[in-house]
Amino acid sequence: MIYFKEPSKTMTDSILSKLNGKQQSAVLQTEGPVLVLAGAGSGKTRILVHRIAYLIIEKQVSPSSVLAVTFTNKAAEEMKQRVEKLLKRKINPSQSIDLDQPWVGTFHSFCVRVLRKEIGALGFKNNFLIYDDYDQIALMKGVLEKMVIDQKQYSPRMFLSVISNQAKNNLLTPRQYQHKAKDFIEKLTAKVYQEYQKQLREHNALDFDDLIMMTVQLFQKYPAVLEKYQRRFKYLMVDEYQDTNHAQYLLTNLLSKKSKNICVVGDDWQGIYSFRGADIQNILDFEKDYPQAKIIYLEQNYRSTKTIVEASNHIIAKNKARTDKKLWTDSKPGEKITVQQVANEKEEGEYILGEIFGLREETSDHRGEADDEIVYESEEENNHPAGGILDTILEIEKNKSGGPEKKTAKIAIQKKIRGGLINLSDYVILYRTNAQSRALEETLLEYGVPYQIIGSVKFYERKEVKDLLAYLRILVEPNDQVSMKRIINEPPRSIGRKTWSLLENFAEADKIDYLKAVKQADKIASLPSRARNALLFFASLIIDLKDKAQNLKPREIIDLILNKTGYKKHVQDGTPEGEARWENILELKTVAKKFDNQQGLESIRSFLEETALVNDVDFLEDGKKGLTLMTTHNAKGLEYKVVFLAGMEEGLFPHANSLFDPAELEEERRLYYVGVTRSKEKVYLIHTRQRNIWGSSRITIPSRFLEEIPEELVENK
DNA sequence: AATTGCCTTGTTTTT
DNA sequence: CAAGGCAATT
Ligand SMILES: Nc1ncnc2c1ncn2[C@@H]1O[C@H](COP(=O)(O)OP(=O)(O)OP(=O)(O)O)[C@@H](O)[C@H]1O
Repeated sequence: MIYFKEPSKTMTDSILSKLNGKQQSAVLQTEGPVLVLAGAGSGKTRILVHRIAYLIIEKQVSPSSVLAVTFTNKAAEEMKQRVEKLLKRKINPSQSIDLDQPWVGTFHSFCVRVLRKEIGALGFKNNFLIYDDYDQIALMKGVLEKMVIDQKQYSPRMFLSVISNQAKNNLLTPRQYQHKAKDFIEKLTAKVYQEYQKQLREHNALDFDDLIMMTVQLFQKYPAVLEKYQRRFKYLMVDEYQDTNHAQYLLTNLLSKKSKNICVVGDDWQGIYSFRGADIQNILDFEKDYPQAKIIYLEQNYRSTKTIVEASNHIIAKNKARTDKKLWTDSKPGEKITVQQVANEKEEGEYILGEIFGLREETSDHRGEADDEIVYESEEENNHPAGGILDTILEIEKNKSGGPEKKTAKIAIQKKIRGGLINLSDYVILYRTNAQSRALEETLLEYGVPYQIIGSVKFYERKEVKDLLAYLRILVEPNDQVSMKRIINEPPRSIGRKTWSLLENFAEADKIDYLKAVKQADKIASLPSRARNALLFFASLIIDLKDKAQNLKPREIIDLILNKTGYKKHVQDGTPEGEARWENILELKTVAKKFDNQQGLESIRSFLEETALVNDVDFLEDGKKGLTLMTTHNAKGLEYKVVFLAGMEEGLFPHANSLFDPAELEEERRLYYVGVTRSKEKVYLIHTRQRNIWGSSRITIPSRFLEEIPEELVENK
């Protein structure tokens, strides 16, 4: 890093110049615990960016002693870039540039980094694999089968969620959990937990929660290791602190114990992850945990119009369990919030398109006129240049069949898209449940509007992608049972259920890894010769792949697998679905391209690491044109010009499962608050009269949340 | 072993 | 409705 002898006045000024007084004080308070507690859009994340730059430039702190924790990889990437930009501006280009970078990442990525180095102390190999959701369920199913537990009565998911929330987030080992177990279920869970951990260890794998839990255990058990990291990371910063769980809290606490330099920012109003163990109490107790803490409240919102800020204040005011903060803005009132009722989910999508393509660039006065009456009365209005599309769309609803009017609408939309008149990345559609994306997607497809859906079926959870990753995992970790089971007969090669279970017993009894077991298929008793040959053929296939992979890049290894295993042919079966799956595989190869500078098994490990911890939000590209659809949960920390909140109906938002517990209802409301505050300029709240739920159409009731915004801020349609 | 088709079950939200 | 499990086919 470049060190400056004297903090120069002008540089300090320019780092601080884009911050208000309170933000500046958070940046200047570099030593000791700092808590920034503030509402949405008040510039909390901005503080962290500037604080890192300030530490490096003005306090001459080495970048490598800075650790900043974000909620997603995308947020980490963005933060890195913004810090770098600030630094670049300050660094004299003639001076040599040190490549040292501050460490910015999620809790999980930080823990992986530590564990890759240190996990030997806990008896794991440091090339452990990371099991995702799917892998965990697959493993758990195996555990339950082995223990002869009825999976109908006790679902794998249930065990996993109890283990995650009650045991792992509270750092309880199977043994400790067993001691606390009281009733039958808990005792059973304790046994399952024990076996589950045992199998993870045998397969050299950790699940998501283990990453955090093991790191904490490591630090607690080996003070010398902890001290090493405490000395290394002298400055710790955490974004979105309200959504940390107990294990993460302990981790931050341990890391900062020596230096006491911990700066956390967050907003208890935006805590939306309690269902997975996040505890708002962490941020509320910060002052108790760190009595010397400096606490800073930011009150000015820089993101949204006055209408939006006021509306969100009213929303959150309905909650009882919350801190009493203020949030104001000096921005213009802007447009009112639109509450729109539509007939059903199909019309919901069409309404949104109508707003985006028909009216968005028109004046809002005009929109006022475009109410149903006018539209229905004058057919000729269709040729009207302004608002024509909305009219047309409403027209479709009128004469159901969807005649030439729909075509007109489609053509007009296409024209606008091609003309580059509409910047689709200014808009976002948010909803409560992923299932809602399907109907919206259909409408977007129908009108040829480019879009990206975040979440739903995540890229790395797609079957074809998981299959390929499983092949790669087998190459580097021959005892990865979950992956082995997944691809041993994919594409079909005559290795069925029976053969698999014989193989499983054999591997387990002889305590050999699965690849060895397959190789020694001729030693498996009572194995039909057809199955034996199939296994031996599979073994030679894998050995061949492994051999050839030695001097190939990850991308080439994927190609090799695709060709040698017949997977390529298997996928490209001539159907459109096959084509879509093939596209996903190409996308995977694009990701692999990043690792072109490496080769062999090691390169596979790097590649797998990249794929294990990413989140769908990480795929969001700002430049990418296309309308974005995601759950409100996924929108945390993001901002858009125009936000559509779809499905504002009782039972959906707030969700039916949250209605009877007041605490859960308040969490729903916080989610609502998050959704509304993503918007810079305009919010739409849409509710249907009828919605298909599990096949049958049901009448819906408008969400109680709609009434929580004062009338004068709303324009009712 | 693989394919087909009927049955149940269920989804809130996800690093 | 649709995914996953299970049984009855070939
Ligand atoms: N001092 C400032 N002057 C002008 N604009 C600012 C200032 N601070 C922040 N902003 C802008 O306000 C918006 C919100 O900032 P930021 O994302 O840092 O807020 P936040 O508190 O982290 O929000 P949230 O809690 O909703 O994620 C951003 O567009 C940012 O550029």
